[in-house]
Amino acid sequence: MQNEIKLTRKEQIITTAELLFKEKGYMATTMRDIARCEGVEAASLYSHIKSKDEILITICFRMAEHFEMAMAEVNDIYFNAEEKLRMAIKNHVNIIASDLNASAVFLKEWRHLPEPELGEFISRRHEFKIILQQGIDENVFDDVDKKFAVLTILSTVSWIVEWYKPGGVMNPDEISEKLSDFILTGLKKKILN
Amino acid sequence: MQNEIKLTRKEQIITTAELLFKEKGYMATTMRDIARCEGVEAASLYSHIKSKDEILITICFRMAEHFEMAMAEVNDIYFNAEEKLRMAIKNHVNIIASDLNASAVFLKEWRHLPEPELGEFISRRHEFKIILQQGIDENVFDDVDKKFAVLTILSTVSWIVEWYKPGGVMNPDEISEKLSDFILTGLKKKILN
DNA sequence: CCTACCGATCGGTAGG
DNA sequence: CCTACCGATCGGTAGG
Repeated sequence: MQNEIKLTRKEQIITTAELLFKEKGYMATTMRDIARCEGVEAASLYSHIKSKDEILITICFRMAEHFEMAMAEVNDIYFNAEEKLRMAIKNHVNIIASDLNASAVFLKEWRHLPEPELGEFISRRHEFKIILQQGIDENVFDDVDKKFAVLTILSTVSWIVEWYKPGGVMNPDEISEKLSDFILTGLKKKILN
Repeated sequence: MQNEIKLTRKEQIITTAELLFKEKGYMATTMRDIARCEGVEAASLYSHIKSKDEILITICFRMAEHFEMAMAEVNDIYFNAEEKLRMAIKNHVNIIASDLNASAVFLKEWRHLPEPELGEFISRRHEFKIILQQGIDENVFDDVDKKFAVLTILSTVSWIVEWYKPGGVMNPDEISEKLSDFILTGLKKKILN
């Protein structure tokens, strides 16, 4: 079995869709837009994919798995709350930075998933937040502070897709470090007082 | 001239559109959806508004003015960097908390503005970020830190529209205070080291 | 992968 | 504010 250098046609279509869904949004992107980028007629796409929905489902659930696996790793390996928090942030930032288009679609277009996938997506997302929150739970931080810290982390990390450019002023590690410092310094201050 | 208790029909339509645009997105909301909520036929909407575009333009530019006015106030009245930062955060949070639907549309649906309004919106948004950054500029904070702080503030404040519920665990003032503390403690730590 | 095409639905108009 | 309607475009299928 030889190494595939080129993506399959289906993967090419998905990659193109990731770019267009990010740029214009899912609803504003037509199958004809995708076809034009691929250099074929819209009807030809349907030999490789079942529907427009299917593309969105594939993108969103793939990314969900990446984030869930990273979270599982954090909870398996690292022990104290600070290390867990730092590692969770770092993993999140790295996933997003290494696949900006798919991440943007995952973060911003999931609500256009059809049922029953939408329901499944929302409940997995909820489960994920609970795991993240429990992950840093050692009765070390105040409850409300911790909740707020988690929300701040998720918001900042998600926002990265809006401004991060590879080769910019900050690389992913620097972003992770700065964010960790902000959050952890903020949390610790309360303890020391 | 008596006080208007009821909104004009046009304002009712815009208010309904804010809710639907937030809930489903601009592209996924049809004029027939809006009409159904208003209890009229789609065609009837056009006696009060010119087009679907016009509704989005109204929502986005109204909110832009609110944010710009709040920012102008901060730069006119408050003097040191810390006070400015705290006030900017507080004003942002208050504007969003007091008009969640319109804020969500402003933050997430602006890219569907038609030209030339889209171009104007983007350049005003850019100008706004520069003002915010210069507002807290006193050569007190490190440049990269400050830039990151501004991005973190904007991201957290914007994210509020995703989870804030009136009457929840945190009220707007508590949110502003916690966020200010996080950011300022993070910035100060660097200075003291 | 293409040509040809379809039913549904969109934003919007005419005319009252 | 309604009925009636339109041109455009959508996601998708048939058949090769």
